[in-house]
Amino acid sequence: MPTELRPSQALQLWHDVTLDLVRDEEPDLTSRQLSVLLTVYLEPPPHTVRGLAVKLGVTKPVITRALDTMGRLGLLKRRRDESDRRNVLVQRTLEGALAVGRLGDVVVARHRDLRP
Amino acid sequence: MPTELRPSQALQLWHDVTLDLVRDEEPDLTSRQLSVLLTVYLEPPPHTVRGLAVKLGVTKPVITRALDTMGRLGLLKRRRDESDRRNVLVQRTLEGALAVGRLGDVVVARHRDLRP
DNA sequence: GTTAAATGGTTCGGAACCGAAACGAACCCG
DNA sequence: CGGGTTCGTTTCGGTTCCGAACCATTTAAC
Repeated sequence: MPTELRPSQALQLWHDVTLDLVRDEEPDLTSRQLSVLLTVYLEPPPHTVRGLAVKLGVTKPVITRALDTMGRLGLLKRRRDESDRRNVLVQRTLEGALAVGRLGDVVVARHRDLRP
Repeated sequence: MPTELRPSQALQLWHDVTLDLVRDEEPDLTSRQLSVLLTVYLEPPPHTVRGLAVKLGVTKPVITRALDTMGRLGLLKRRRDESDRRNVLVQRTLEGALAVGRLGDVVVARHRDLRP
């Protein structure tokens, strides 16, 4: 486990990474979209629209639209649940995994470079 | 200096904190707005519109609008530079400092609770 | 078989945001 | 002075996002 992070270091980390995200401009996701993306890639499936909405504390259309947008970007995709055709299962994509991986690398790098 | 963070831990941290921000709903800032806020509070003054725009790699109106929005929220305020009245100096507020502090606390807490 | 519930999507008016361009105020310098 | 420059803001047309309400499909209950 990493050693304790001081508040000033935590803020510096958040600042540095956020700045990288703004500048690099992988097309820039809202915090809600990012939250959906990371939930889908870090938590075990299945992921449904309703489940994500409850988890994030937002309304369903927010999830639907986030899936539209990120689907268009190729970051994830929808699939009908054939065992209960009301459900939509959110699935990972290669491109999405790569994008999430790049985010992880940025956080690691900025964390490593924190002033002591 | 904190010990090395593994990519999976970095992503988990980003996920956890982002989720907290989405749920808690301090009125939810765009990544650009957050980047402005943290820059103003973490980097030494003075902060001008143009300087912030260059630093973030965005256009000036983006900064103007971010200052409008966050000014309305009381997170920071503008002051005319009396020595060169073309400049606007972005200043910190108590409320903004508290909000930034809370963000730091969230990051620290989520970092502390990372799975080893 | 019919009703009720659950799920995801869509529509609606309103709000926020975007970049490019135009604008006014303030400064600079000859 | 008077042109040119710098600065922040505003305007413009267009896009995206928002929550509330409503709709269509599918499943479950009885």
